[in-house]
Amino acid sequence: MATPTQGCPLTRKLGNFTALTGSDLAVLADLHTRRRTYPAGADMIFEGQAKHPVYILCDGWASSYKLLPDGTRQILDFQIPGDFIGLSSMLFQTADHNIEPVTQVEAAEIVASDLTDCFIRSPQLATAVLWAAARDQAMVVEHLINIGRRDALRRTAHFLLELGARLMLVGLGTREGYDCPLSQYLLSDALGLSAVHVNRVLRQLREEGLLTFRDGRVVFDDLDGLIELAEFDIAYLDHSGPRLR
Amino acid sequence: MATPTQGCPLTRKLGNFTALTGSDLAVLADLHTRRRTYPAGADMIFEGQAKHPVYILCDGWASSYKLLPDGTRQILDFQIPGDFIGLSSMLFQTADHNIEPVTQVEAAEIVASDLTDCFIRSPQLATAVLWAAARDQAMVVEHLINIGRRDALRRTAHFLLELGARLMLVGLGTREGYDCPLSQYLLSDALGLSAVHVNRVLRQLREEGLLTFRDGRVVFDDLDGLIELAEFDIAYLDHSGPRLR
DNA sequence: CGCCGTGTTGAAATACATCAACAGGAGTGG
DNA sequence: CCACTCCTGTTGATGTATTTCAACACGGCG
Repeated sequence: MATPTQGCPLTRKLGNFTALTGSDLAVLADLHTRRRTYPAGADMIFEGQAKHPVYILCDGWASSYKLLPDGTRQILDFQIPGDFIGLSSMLFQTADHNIEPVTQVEAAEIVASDLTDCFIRSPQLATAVLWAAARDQAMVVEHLINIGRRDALRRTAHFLLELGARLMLVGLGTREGYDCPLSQYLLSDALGLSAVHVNRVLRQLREEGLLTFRDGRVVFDDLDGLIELAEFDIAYLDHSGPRLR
Repeated sequence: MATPTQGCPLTRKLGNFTALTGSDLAVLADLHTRRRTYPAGADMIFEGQAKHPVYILCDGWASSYKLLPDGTRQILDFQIPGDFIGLSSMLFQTADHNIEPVTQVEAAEIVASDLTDCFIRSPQLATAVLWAAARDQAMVVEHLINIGRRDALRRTAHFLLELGARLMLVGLGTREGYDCPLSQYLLSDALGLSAVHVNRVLRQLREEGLLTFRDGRVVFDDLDGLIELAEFDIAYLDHSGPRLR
């Protein structure tokens, strides 16, 4: 049997946690049929939108964010290949935040009936989807802690470490570093800082020999030192994965 | 048919959004059989705990929080009567945060089999439970935005308004105010501020004639002014409730 | 009575934001 | 090809929000 999604980031991610059967792979492949490309900057889902689809992000980065009346925004999280998009707002009638591609994005659109189908064909994959939703929530919680209780230096280090850990799971990062298409402005909106201060913090991290973020690439100059500084604990990302069977 | 949970806050909360049938009420009543009392200060659920139960909070307040290695803590949210406790960590094998009663608490313990039972007997209530979980998540998101993008004054006002809106749904608050057992220390851990600064902010809110928090009671001196200051929008709390049928 | 938790206030220190200016590259239109 | 703008990154100077340290008041409770 062909395994056309073998190279797909979602398959790869789930493969880290569990052995996927041929049947699971087939269902996953079916979820990837409606593939489309979305340009950077144009919202894929916007706050208040009713009955939006769910996407599996295959290539590129996206951001989920909310706008405040005064024009500032808070980025809740970035989505990387292998992540679901719009999953958390499935239970509401309407989306409660916006999704905007950071780069050009390739994503598989999943309509509600596909998902129902998937759940019937493979309850194990249904569990995996719920696990992904729970993991997303755990990340939002960690961002809350990050912003609420860590200073700018630790906060930035923690965030970039988290992204690294997530990217490693889909083969897009190593202990050395990863390609990162985020501008300092995007980073500042995610970290609750000003862009200017993010710049200074990145300089400090660089000058202390911990991390270099330059020309679209994050390099871990001293991964252990960074982990210690940020008090980074991957437990909230891990949770030993979904119990598929 | 007797409706023994008529006075129960959860029933009251759901009743705001939908008409509950006698059968729904019976299932809800069954969920409330294993009632217990928990003292303030002793964790009901702790981070890393496996297979913990889910509770329905009937009386008193609780807090969900995470501790950082340096001893500081971030409170994610407070639970008030009618809220579920430990629902979000159901999908993980282990809890990803702690739950500690703020006051003495009366709660109904729900073991996994009860919940399965409930879902089978009333898929509508299952939907309501999932809706409650989604609503919890929306509140965490709002707290993230609150901490990330609002200054201390707006942040505090927003948080106290949110609590008021939630308490009104279960009959524990009015447009005038509500009883609030939180100390300024607890508030500071939820808002990501120092306790001293919370004290100053509360004074400022009082001196500007907006809100008075004193002797365990929050009084809205100028509700409209407060809502305007905090840019408070109850949409994320509302979402027109679970679509039960 | 002494102790502890909570609230309150002042003064000093610090982290971060804001304002302002400039540099470089990428696109765009002449 | 150049001039131009826009976006991003960078740095300095200054302002402000918030923290920290310290002290004291008050009530409950041993």
